[in-house]
Amino acid sequence: MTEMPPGAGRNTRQRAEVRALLEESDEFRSAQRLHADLRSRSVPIGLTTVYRTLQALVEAGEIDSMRLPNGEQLFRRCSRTRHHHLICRLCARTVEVTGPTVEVWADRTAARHGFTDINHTLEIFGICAVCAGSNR
Amino acid sequence: MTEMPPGAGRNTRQRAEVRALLEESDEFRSAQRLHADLRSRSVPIGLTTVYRTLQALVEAGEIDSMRLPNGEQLFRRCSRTRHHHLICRLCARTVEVTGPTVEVWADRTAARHGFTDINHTLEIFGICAVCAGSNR
DNA sequence: ATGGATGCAAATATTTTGCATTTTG
DNA sequence: CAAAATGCAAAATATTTGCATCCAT
Repeated sequence: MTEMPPGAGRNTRQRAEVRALLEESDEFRSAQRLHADLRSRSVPIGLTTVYRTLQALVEAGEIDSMRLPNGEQLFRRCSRTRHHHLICRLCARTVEVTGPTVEVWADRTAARHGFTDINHTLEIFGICAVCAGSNR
Repeated sequence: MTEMPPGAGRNTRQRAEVRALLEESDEFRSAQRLHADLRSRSVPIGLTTVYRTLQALVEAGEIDSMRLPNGEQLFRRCSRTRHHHLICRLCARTVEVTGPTVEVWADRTAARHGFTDINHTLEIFGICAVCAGSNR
């Protein structure tokens, strides 16, 4: 029998396609971008469904999400490698960097305050070399 | 002579009021919230101006900004005390916590990638005790 | 068959922009 | 006085929801 991944509803073509696309990379991508990519491959799917699917996947803990300074929400399959982000304040270019072990501290701190279902984010904002250059 | 804070344009009543309000607390607040607070004190200012002022202050490096998981953009005066946030995913309640020294690592990492004018944010998202309780 | 899933269009929510008017330096 | 700032209304973005139809189970 074929097992269905738990916590993300029924098995539909669209949902499978979104999952498959997310599996192809561990980069953060926006809903709009994912939708465009699917459509460009002739996968029939509406933007609404992409949003609803991503939301379901986030709630099911299958994927992570974060936001750029400009407000765009990004999604990626859960990555077990602990990397954080270096984000350019001006052009929003992001660089993934591996960081120190903040996790242990984060978990303890959260627990101490009665918080559960923890998930943390460490972002470093700055101005990238390109933007700094074109500015002077 | 009265010195004007640098990098944030001309000295207007509105800009001064926004700055003053930000100085009153180091909590993260939304543009809408700041606007409402100013209006409730009979400060004449439009929402547009609040947005434009906050944007200018962020660019001038006078204030920090971040986003909640729901997409709301929040602002606070730059705090030199290294505290981070524990934020409830459901009710958005935030608890300030003092953390480990991530700063050194953050600065080095950024520099290594050519990023300048660094500023970092460490947020822990989770579900607070209250929300966890009302959920069961 | 039947309840969840889909997708279009319309609704929200938030932030940005055009432009005439006011204010600062 | 000239340039910059303000604020209203309208525009632009991103995401969500109503609802009729479709499809997985």
